[in-house]
Amino acid sequence: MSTQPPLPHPDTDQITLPNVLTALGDTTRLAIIGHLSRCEGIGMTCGQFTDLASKTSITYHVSKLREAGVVNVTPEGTRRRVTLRREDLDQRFPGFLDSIIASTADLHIDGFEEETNEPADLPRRDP
Amino acid sequence: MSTQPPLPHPDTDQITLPNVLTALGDTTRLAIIGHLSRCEGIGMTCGQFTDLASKTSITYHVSKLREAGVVNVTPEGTRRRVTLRREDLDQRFPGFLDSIIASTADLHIDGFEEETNEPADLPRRDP
DNA sequence: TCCTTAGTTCAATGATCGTTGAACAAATGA
DNA sequence: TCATTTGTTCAACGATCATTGAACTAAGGA
Repeated sequence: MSTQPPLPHPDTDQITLPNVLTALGDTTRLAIIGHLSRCEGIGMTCGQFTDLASKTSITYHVSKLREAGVVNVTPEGTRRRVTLRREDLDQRFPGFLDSIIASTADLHIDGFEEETNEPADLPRRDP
Repeated sequence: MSTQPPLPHPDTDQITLPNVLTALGDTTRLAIIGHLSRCEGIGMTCGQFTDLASKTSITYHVSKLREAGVVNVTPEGTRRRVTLRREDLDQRFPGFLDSIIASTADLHIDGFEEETNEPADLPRRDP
């Protein structure tokens, strides 16, 4: 069950508004956030975003989101668990994430059909 | 007092979240919004942003903001009155603008010193 | 009329973006 | 052990970005 080396994430106070806005100013990444907002606390794997773009593209976009401090990425086995950095974002930019998510709800990204809301077949977090 | 040809602005319902986020994902443009938020209803001229960047750059950035639907730009004589599209943004993305402005308040942009809060020497709007 | 103010246009530049496919690595499972 | 699953790295590509300076336009004021 080896814990893998963590990926680099900015500290909470390193998260800047321009970086976050730039990270979210992309349809694919906004769609990722939309997906994630429906799985808060659980997270999703990169593989679950492949309806949005190619594997390589997803790696790229998830990195952008991680580097901007929007998501947390944790290696688990061969997968990466991606979660929203909800608390950090709320602390830094109160109300911001909620307003984004609300406005994202109806955003239709082509290629993504509102489908099975299965919480993923990732092992549930041991809390 | 010739009214000049208006510049192209997106309709309210043409304003999209990715476009707005992209427009705001830049330090200079975020600073412009910060300035504007302290003059809501009055607006500012491009010339009042020249502490942030060169004249040419300002033209470029203000265009970006206008095309994304973030600001309104109205020719008045030789100047351009730039105002936040507050109502449109609030309608499309409730809470969003306020959260941005709140988080922008403390953003220090180098070159901009918190200075004279003079409402500009632009003629006051005739309401 | 001529000058000044305010802002735009243009071409050029280097930088960053988002995508692709091929090759790779690492953990898992049979 | 060997194959599969999951995701990363890399080089390459065209596209867009943000900035510059020089030349320009349009409106006002002396």
